[in-house]
Amino acid sequence: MDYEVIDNEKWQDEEFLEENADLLKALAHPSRLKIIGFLSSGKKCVKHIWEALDLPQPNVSQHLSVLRNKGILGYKREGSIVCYYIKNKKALEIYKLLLKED
Amino acid sequence: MDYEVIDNEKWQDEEFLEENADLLKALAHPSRLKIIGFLSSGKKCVKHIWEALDLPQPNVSQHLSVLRNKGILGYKREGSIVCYYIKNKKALEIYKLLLKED
DNA sequence: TCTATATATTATAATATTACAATCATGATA
DNA sequence: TATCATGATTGTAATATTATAATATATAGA
Repeated sequence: MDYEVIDNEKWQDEEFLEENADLLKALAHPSRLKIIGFLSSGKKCVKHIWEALDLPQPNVSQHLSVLRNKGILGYKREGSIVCYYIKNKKALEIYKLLLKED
Repeated sequence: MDYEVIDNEKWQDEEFLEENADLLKALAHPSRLKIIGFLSSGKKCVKHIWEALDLPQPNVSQHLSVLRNKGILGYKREGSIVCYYIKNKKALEIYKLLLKED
């Protein structure tokens, strides 16, 4: 039988706290959340991203680098274009949780 | 039949993005995540919190006020002591999600 | 009222984040 | 090679967050 038990020790683990606060911080920006939402339907190239999101290219590039550096996004160069996708499952789960009703 | 569909419109809703980035930002600090973890097992008074977390009282008070102002925590004054508890279900769900596998 | 305990607020200095402009690097193609 | 398109990086000024110290407020009990 499988019932949920909340781990009540983990909050004492500083590494757990640092890592996860870091993950949340990377997601905690409207434009970055927007990027995650847009990518939740699949891999997209950079130009497609900043055009769809209606944000300046350098700004999106900066946000992409934040998400990439935290391991939330992966990317693949295809000729002269670069495509990003959601690599971190936990990040996507958090986004999906945010979509649910309050 | 109930199967999960990812909403792929919501990322265009600026209010949704602002609100949820705000929620994540409030959680995105090691000490605040620690508070959430400690409170995940139930309501606790302030002194109990800062002693258990081994953090200075004014610092914890500041973090509590951030969480309270975002509606993540509720509190109840009981004589001279004040007890905090997790009020926002979504915040608790996010914390529980962080506890899971990587 | 005086004092002790519990909690909150304020001021401040250090640090981090952000948007934006300018520039750079790389690959494709003429 | 020259040029264009795509994307990344850097510099910078504005703003936000943080920890800490100092101070304030509120309640309870003597």
